[in-house]
Amino acid sequence: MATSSLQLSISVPGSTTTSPLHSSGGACGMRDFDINEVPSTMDIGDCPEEITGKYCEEDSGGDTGGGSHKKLRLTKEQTTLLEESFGQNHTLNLKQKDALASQLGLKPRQVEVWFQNRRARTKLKQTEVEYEHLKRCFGSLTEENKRLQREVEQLRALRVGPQRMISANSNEPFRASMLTMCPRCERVTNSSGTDKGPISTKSLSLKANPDNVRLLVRLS
DNA sequence: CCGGTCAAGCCGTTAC
DNA sequence: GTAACGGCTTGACCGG
Repeated sequence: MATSSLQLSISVPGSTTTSPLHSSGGACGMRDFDINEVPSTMDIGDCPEEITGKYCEEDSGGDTGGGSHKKLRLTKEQTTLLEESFGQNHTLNLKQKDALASQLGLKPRQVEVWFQNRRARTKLKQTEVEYEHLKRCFGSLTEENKRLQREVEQLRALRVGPQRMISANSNEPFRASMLTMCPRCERVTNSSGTDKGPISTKSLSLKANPDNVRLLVRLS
């Protein structure tokens, strides 16, 4: 990127390593030296732009059009204060906004924009978390669905082949333990009496030969 | 105010 | 070591 060299060509008077903002190993937590992090004492008053002066260094490149101003980077202190305020309340009324702006040496509009962005990005993160959660749920439900589909296929195969006793009520197979063979007619019946519906015609027509009964016991 | 977007700046990686 | 590059963060703006 052609702009990277510009970052290093700007010198900020007074921004030495003794800055309290850079107490953590020379870098302020997540970034190295930030050209915008000039001492806060010169933020207001010294800056012709009325704002903090985090980008009010002389534009060495000259003003080549309307949009050539340097991007503002809030100091760590400013961000901390904004975060604290955001933690207490995600929205600000006019009074709070003005108070916070003057406390930070920012325009109220900048505080407003910061809160808007903060809200939007908080929501975005929450949405991402929610999306990941739903994705995991979808995955496990898909697996469960596949498993159940396989089970259905197996059960269908068993019905087509050696026929099983199917409850007309629930369309579920009877447990073998609930089934007994009538010694007189040699038909399998539902012995529990809990199933209110009749055994389906297809099931009733099943001749209870010993092989079928053994199969039912194994399947249950 | 929100959602979308742009653009400056920062950071990690890679090729030389 | 460093330039180039891509990805990410974040301040700002615009339209609805």
